[in-house]
Amino acid sequence: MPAGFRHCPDFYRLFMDPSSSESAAPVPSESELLALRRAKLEVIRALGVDPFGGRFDVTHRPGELRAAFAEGLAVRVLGRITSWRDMGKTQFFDVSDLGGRIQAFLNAKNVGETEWTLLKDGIDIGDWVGIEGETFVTKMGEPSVKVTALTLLSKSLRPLPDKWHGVTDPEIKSRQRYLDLVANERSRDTFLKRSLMVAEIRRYLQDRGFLEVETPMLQAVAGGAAARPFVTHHNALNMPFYLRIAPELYLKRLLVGGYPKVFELNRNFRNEGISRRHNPEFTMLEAYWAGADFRVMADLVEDMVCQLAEKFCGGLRLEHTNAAGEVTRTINLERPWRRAAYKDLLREIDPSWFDYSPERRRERAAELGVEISPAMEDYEVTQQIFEKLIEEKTFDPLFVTHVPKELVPLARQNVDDPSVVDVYELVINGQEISPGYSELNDPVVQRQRLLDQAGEEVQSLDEEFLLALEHGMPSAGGLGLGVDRLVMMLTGAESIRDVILFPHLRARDQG
RNA sequence: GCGAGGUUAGCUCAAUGGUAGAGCAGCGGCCUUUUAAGCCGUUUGUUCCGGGUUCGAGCCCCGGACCUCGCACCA
Repeated sequence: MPAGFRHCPDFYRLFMDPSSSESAAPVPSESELLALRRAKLEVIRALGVDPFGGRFDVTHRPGELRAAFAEGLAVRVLGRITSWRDMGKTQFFDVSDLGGRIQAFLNAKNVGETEWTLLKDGIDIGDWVGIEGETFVTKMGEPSVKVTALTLLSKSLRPLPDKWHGVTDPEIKSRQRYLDLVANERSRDTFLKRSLMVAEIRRYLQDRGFLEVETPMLQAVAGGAAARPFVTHHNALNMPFYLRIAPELYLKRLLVGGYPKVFELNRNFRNEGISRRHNPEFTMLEAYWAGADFRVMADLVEDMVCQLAEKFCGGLRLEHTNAAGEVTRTINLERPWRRAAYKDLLREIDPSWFDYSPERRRERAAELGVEISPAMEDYEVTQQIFEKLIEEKTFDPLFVTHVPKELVPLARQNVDDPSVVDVYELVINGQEISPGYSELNDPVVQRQRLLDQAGEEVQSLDEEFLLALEHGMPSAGGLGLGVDRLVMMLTGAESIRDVILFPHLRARDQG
């Protein structure tokens, strides 16, 4: 029976009642659009076609075929229908996946009546199909597939976003990332690059003898950073666990165990506010290298980031653009990257900064337009100036060295100037992207520093870690690299949400 | 947690306190090489939720939810 939808207008009424549908996803029965798509399911079934088809072997992906196009090929291509041009007896539609699109040309004379009816009355933009046919070029010069067989692989029961404007609502972009990926070329590009960059970081380190390891995410003591942890509970052991805030203390145990070069590239969790630069879970690289120091680690990160930029950004001069395609920022990664001491950077703001009294520094901060809360210590006033007037305004790479020890209590002190520590803090794109250390390996000093840091909360001391250190950790360089922020810098994303597939949002009210 | 702005059709967005609209998508029609296809016709609403003021509220007031931006938190 030729059961085109237009021939049976009562059909959809049978399927207006949502009460039989699954309860997980609420189906707004009031929407005629959704009802029509559901009704088409029965049109399709009446044709003897499975609306959620099975296996379909392919010869090409849509974008591959378009890139390496030749006429006269017999091809089978799988993709989602993303646009449609109806010319009557001739139908044009684009078949796309994340990597690209190819145009399909379907003429009534080339297919059977069932497939023609299927296309005209059963299929919508958004459906997944497999097409089979021969390649050719249209009069307009468009590489195309002349379809001789059409297989429906999945009926889409909801319409796709606007074909021209795409998805712009940031909440939908994040919460329903699949729609963002379908609609927005830039998001597809960003997440493809992220995946390739992460793979490249692994390859880069493995090529240089670093071994990737996995250490606990559930920790009895959350150490290695100063941040509030998430708390959970182990039922069988009846004890609290913390989601790790850093892998550092476990990676250092591995140095004690004799691994000369290790890294971990995975998630950390910090129970803090969400912002343009912060997600509660974020991806961090930590690498440790026995015998190295912070300078060696600085060279390593500089070389690695430049390789990533050359590979994925077409060079070392990056241009960030907004939605309108206007250049909003340029970043020059050409080597060597600037290295400067913390105090020298502050003297560039005010040559006499360190000659002032603490009171005068507060006044001066106000004059410079930097807000200082009364509770701040003197060194925090200086740090506030650094963050607002140096870090946030530095876009080209800058290694900040000789950092005051108050700011980084767990690093090795400088031999010549004990008031500073042997670290770098790499600032690019107005953010700290990577810290690097000459790691502290004196167990006695380490215990005292941890005790000072812990203050009242002595139970937060990681005794297992200190025990390991007493067995001897080789001197080592270590680095951290915020992968999300790195990807932001390399792709020009303005928010961390634009480089994390599923960033955290407040739970939607399901009532 | 604090401050500012926002929430209208499936999507992108309009609407001096006076009949809730456009484009796209959808639906019907025409067209056998189109591509933001075109042309003709046409449908679609809990204006975020709950109160209030008013003859009358998408618009004004109060409360709430959520989103965005900023601040705070953040080795």
